[in-house]
Order: sequence, then structure tokens, then C-alpha cells
Amino acid sequence: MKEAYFPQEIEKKWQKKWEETGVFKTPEDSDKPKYYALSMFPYPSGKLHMGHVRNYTITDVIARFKKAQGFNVLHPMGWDSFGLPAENAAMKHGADPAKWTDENIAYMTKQLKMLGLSYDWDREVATCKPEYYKWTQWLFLQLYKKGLAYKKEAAVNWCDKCATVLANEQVIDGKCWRCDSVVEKKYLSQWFLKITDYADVLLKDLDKLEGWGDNVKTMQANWIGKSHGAIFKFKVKEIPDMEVPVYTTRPDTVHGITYLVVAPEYKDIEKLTTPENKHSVEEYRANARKMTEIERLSNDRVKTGVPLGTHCINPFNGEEFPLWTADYALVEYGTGAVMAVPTHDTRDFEFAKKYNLPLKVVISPKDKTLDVAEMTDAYTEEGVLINSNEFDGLKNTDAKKAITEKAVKKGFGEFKTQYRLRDWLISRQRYWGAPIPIVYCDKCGIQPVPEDQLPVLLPKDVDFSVVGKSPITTSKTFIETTCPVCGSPAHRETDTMDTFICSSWYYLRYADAKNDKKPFDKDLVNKWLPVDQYVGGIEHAILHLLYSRFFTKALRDLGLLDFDEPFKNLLTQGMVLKDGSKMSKSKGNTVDPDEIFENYGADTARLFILSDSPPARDFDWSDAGVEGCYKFLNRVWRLISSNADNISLDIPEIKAGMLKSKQNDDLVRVVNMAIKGITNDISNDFQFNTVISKYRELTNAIYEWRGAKKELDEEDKLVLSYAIVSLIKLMSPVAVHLTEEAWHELGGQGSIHEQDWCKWDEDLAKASSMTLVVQVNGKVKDKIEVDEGVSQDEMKEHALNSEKVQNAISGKTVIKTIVVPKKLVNIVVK
RNA sequence: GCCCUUGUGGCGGAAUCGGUAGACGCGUUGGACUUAAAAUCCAAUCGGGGCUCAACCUCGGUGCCAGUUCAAGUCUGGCCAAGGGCACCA
Repeated sequence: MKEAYFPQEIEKKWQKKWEETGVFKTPEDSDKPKYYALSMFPYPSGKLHMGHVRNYTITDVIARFKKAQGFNVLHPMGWDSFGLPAENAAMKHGADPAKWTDENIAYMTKQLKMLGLSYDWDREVATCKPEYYKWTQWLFLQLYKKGLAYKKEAAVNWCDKCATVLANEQVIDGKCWRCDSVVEKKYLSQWFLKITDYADVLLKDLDKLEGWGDNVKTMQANWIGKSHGAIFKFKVKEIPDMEVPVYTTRPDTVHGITYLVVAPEYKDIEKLTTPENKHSVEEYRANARKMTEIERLSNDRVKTGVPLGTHCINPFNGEEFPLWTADYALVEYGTGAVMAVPTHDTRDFEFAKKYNLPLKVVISPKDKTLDVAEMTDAYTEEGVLINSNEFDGLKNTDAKKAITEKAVKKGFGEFKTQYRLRDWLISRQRYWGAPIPIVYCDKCGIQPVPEDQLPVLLPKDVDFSVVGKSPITTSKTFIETTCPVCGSPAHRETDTMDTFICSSWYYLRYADAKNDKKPFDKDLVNKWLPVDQYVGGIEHAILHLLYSRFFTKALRDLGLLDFDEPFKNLLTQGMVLKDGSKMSKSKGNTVDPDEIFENYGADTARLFILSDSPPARDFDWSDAGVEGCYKFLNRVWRLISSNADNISLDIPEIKAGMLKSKQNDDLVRVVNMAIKGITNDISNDFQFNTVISKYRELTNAIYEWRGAKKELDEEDKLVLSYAIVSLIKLMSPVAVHLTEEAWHELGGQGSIHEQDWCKWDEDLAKASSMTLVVQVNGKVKDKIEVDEGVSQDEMKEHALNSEKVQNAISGKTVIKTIVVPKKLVNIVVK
């Protein structure tokens, strides 16, 4: 074995060898239990960044650990390869997005292989390939046939820079998630998926996801935004037969309504406006239209509105109140109209104060009476109803139900559960995506492309230089087609699908990646799924993870699979930082993985990225830290190479009491404790940082042991072999190349990555002596080495015999003595 | 405003059940080896106080304030701060 550690040399050698021997392929005919480890697949942007390195290393170590523990592990990789950057590159350089994408995939594949990741490359998928998107289109058609995909005209989010619409989930603070430009509202006819049909079950099933963090689950719950309330219908005084329904979560305050607000885009607003108010209402609406979402939603904006001139009648008490329009009412939520109770709602209060609308108290707090003239804020807490006729005296929490029941009985209201979640807008006016397989015929209307005509291929005769519209619309060969029903000339849908559709089912395809008859075989998917461990960034907490859950449930309802949640356990890894802030090109604080591979090797990169922080926390990259890990691997290497002559892989079982030397006994104990600790640390929440500190402790212990020995006898050699081989095996999921090289240099057969995980023996991990901690009044006074098996009485005796303890308790009365077996004695004195 | 997460040395972070706070590493300081450097190895490293120095002794210390307990980083209540999510959602 060479004296010096040359990572670049051994890493290349083993990567080649592993590819040749196919160690990381996942057999289908195994009788071992299955384990599916998955990283969120990357967008092929060009090069790996450190976030990728962290993500894939974490999953890789998990996969290797599970494999060593006897699982048949599925650990695949693929490419989320549709999307705008490829198209933008195409526009800029006049290149084909497919070519740009393929080149990036090739480069990044090379990098992934350099990292030594244990993927089964036979199962690789790329969402932009026809053999994949054929099935994306097929799945769309199944959803369409089930009524879960539909087209409608709606106010949608439009990003002018990307020249396409966006889903609600892709608008962050009123800006485009990709390019950060301000999003506008446009009225367009677009394709949607009916995710709202699943709102309730998506919320409810979050409870089943015990292996998900609370942060992600609450983010999803908030996004779905379920609320309970009532719909009340109000007759319009000036217009017979006309009603304005409102949704409220506070039916208990219904007797306190003093006005009603409809959104500027409310469908019946023109009818509800009197001729005298027409002008001001029109002006207000025009203004609202011009405003961007950001301006409109801004928090510190003063509320504005104008009266419509008409009035509604409160069916509970006959009171009349005016109708207004104000942009704090949202057309897309509830009914688009709000009953306003200024005394008990902060927004209504602010608005009423500004426009001098009346206030009426209907909920009274327990300890005081509210005086309208003195109120500076709405009272939104609990209380007892007043000014509410027969409901006076009821607790407001009880009144919600009672009042709604009255409305139901009298026919002017109903109970209502409302969700914040909107349907998923999936059309994109872009080229580089899966074409929506729909044809428009003048005679037959909207027609799905027959399944045997899939895939609808992306055209090649496309002009990427067009501005303001999708490049795909420049292809005549694509647009012009015939109607699948009547055969007359027709045109194709030019919108492509949101790339999040493609990524909503890729994890299913890995189970049966090469199937050309269907998206996947039901039995294979049922066998491998759900994913046992999913690892990825927190930025997908809502988007990808919610969509995938929806897809899984919808596909189950279509009978394509038998489970209802795709990801059993979810690990959201923290960001990789440099100097305390996120790595970014604009800040110039990026670290190129290629440079790290070249200077230190992949094993150092893998070790370091796992070493300093637990996976879920942010990780601060430091050059000194990399250096430290590289030094450690060198230290491990020297330990092995300098002792190679004395190490044999033929290690007889070591049993408690078998060894003559106490030093050897101690080292064996350290090894067993390391095996136990490392195994537990990986099993509990993948605490790789403490795993690595235990590698170091074990290495230090072996060095220390070796330093104390001059000549090695047979027993010493056995113990040394046991310690070093255990270290190599324990380190094999992380330092994948170094340990493989060492394994072979020591005469090992096959691959270290096919060896069973180390087992520990409780008897060997047990120390013959223990440190007895003695406290007086809870403060540590002494530590005494005692035999491991001492009785509680003996512990007490040892404690009282201590000189330090005697000093501390002299002149005082012992009240009681607490003995914690195998740990400590606490003497309480006064 | 509501919700989630996190607060421990100079830094990253350890500490199954409440039971030795600061494992392991980074950094720093000192030393060994060397003509020298690199590499490597050894030692020290929470703060205050006592002792001529050291060994040692002693007090305080896990965001803050209370509480429960023989014993609290860990449990309970109330605050504070940072990060993230949602947000005129009626």
C-alpha cells in the first residue's frame, strides 16, 4: 500500500471499476426488503453547485448505509430538463434547447460520477425526452378524461419578462419565482388542474406524514388555508330578486353589519351601481385594474373604496346598509363580497373610520363594556352577544353555529368550508415543455389527442427570435393538423405544460424507467413506492411537494397505483453558505465543486459537506474546514498504510473476557462503542456530523493505542485488524473511494460497498469500570473510578468516603441521598 | 398580525430518559522535529476570583424572567431576538 494518499488517482480508478462491475445496480429479483432513497432531481443548468453536492451526498450515504444493512436499495437519478433557461439560452445563442440541455446533462453526469454517487444509471430519466413526456401527456389525458384538467378564462398571473403565465405557487411576493420581475394580472383562457378537489384530503393526510418536519407540514396547511364559516345571502333593496352572497368566518357578528363590500372585479358590480355613482365606480375600477398585485396587496397601503349607491337588507334584523366597492375585497376568494362589521374586524374598522361609516357593537367582552365613540381598534376577541335579538347573552363561539342554523332554516344562508388553495394553472406560453395534447376543431371543439398518437412531439422548425409570444407558435407544421374526430383541418394547442407537472410523477417512473407501453407498471410502482427517504431543499415545501402529493392521490383514484402519499420521510437539507450568506454568482462567494474534486478529491468534499452541521441546518463552507477534512483522510490513510503489514482480514470473533491485555480490551470497547454510536446516529435523523466526529474519535484511539505498543504480539495484531477493518467499514458510506482502495490493499474481495454493516456486542461495549459522579446539593464535588458492577449501597459508601465530599458536608445534616444506578450519587445536606 | 423553526465558548456544533455542560472539529497560543519551510506530532484554550507560580481551590455560566425538582441546556408558564412561511383570505 502506498504511503501517501493520492485521491485523484484512486477515485478515477474505482469509479471506472464500479461502472464495469455494476455494483450499484438495483436488481428486481432480490428477496431483501426494499428501500427507496431519493434526491430531488436537478434542473440541468450547466454545472453542479454545492447545494447539489450536499443534497446528493446525504442521500448517497443513506442509500449505502441501508444497503449495508441488508436492504435492496433503489437510488436513481434523473433530470428535470424542461424549463425556461434552456429556451432563453436558445434565444441568446440561436441554439436548440435540446442540444443545450443534452450538453449540460452530459457535463453534470460526469460531475455526479466524480462525486462517487451510487446511482443505478440504468433508471435515469430526463423529462424533456419524448419517451418520458409521452407519458406526461398520457397522464394529462387521463386527468382530462376524469374532469381534473379543464380550460377556463380567468384572471391569471402574467410575467412579461418570461412571456408566460404562472401558477399561484410560482408568484413570490407578487414577483416571478424565476426572474423576480413584477407579475401582472391578465384575463386569459388557460388550462388548469383541479387540485382544489383534493384540498381537504391534502390537508387531512398531512397527519399521516410522521416522517415530515412540522415546518413543511404547516407551510402546506397554511397554503391550503381551510376555514369554517357561513354564506349569507342579502337581498338588494333597490333591485328586487337580486341577492349578494357573502362568505364569513364570523357569523356571530352578523347583527353588527354596517356596510358591505364587493371586489372591483365583482361580476354583478355594474348592476349594483346606481346611475349617480356610475362615474366614480368606473373610475375606481379602472384604477384598480392598473395597479399591480404588489401595490394592491401592500400592507401599509391605506384602504380605499367608493359607494355603489345601492343597499342591502340584513335578514336577521331588517337593518339596511350601503354597498361599497373596495379593493380589499378579493374577487377570487369566497364570493368576492364581504359583510363588514367594523367593531369586530380590524380591516373593516379602518375602512369605516376613514369613510365615516357607522359602528355597532355586537360582541361584548366579559370585563368591560365597549363604547363605540372610544374604540380605537376593532374588538376581535371572544365575548358575549349583545344587540343581537334572540341571540343576546350567547357566547360568541356558540353563536356562530346558532346563527348559521337560523339562516339555514330560513333559507338565506348555509354552512361553508372555504379553502385558500386555487386550482393549478398549468399552461405555459413557452416552447421548451411538454405540449398539451389537445386539438381545437371548429366543428368538434376541444378534442384530446388520441393516445395512440402520442407523443405530440415538439417541432424543430421554430423561430426562437420572436418576442412577446411563444416560439412554438411560429411552427406551421406543429399548429396545423386535423381533427381526430371529424378529420377536418384543426389546430393544435400551443401551450406547453408547467414543468412542475413533469416533476410531479418522475419518482414513479424510476420504478419502471424503460417501459414503453405505459408510464409505469402498477405492480412495480406499488413495490417500490412510497419513497422511503426523500431529500431536497426547503424551497419546494409547497410547490413540488404539494403537486406531487396531489398527483399521487389523483393517480390512485385513476387506479394507476395503490398508495396515497408518495414520500414517507422527508429531509429538507439546509442551504450551503459561504461567509454567512447564500452562495451566489452575484455575491462572488461560490465554490466550484470541480476545483474541490481536483484539489482534494471527492471523498474530502463528501466528508466535509456532512461534517460540520446536521443536514437540516444551514452549512457554512470554509476553506479551512475542507483542509481539515483532507488532513483527516490523510491521517486515516497513514494509519492504514503504516500498519498494513500487521492487518489481516481473517478476524476471528472477539468475545468478552477473551483478551489478556487491558489496553486491547479498551480498544475493542472503543470500537464497539463507535459501531453502536455511528449506527444509531445515522438511524436517528441522519446525524452525519456526529458520525464524523466518531470517526475521528476512533481514529485517535487507534493511533494512541498503536503509539503505546512497540512490538505487536498475535493478540495485538488481531485487535489492530479488528479496529482498522471496522473503521474502514464504518467510513465506507462517506469516504467511498479511500475505503474501497484500503479494502483491496488489505486483500479484500469484491467491493467494500457490498459488505455487511458492522455489528456491535453490548458486552464488548461495556466498560469494566465507571466514573461515579458525586454531587452535594446538586453540585459536582468528586468523580470516583469504581467497578462497573457496584451496588447502590456501595456507590453510597464510595461517595461518603470521598475526602472532598466529607469537606463539603462536614458540620451539616444529611437529609437524603439519591443514588442513580451506574451514574451518580447526590447527597442533600442542610 | 398569525403560524413554524432556532437561540450553548472566538466559530461550526456535542450532550438517548431531567443526572459530569462544552464531545469532535475549526481557529488561536505555546512547544517538538527541521538549516529552514511544508507536512506531522505534543500541549493549552468558557468566564470571574483565590494562590508568588503551578498543581489546586472556589464562584458564575446554555437568549431573558419566574416555576417544578434532590438535580434543568433538557420539563412548565411568561417574555426577547433571529431566520423562514402565510397574509386586506373576510
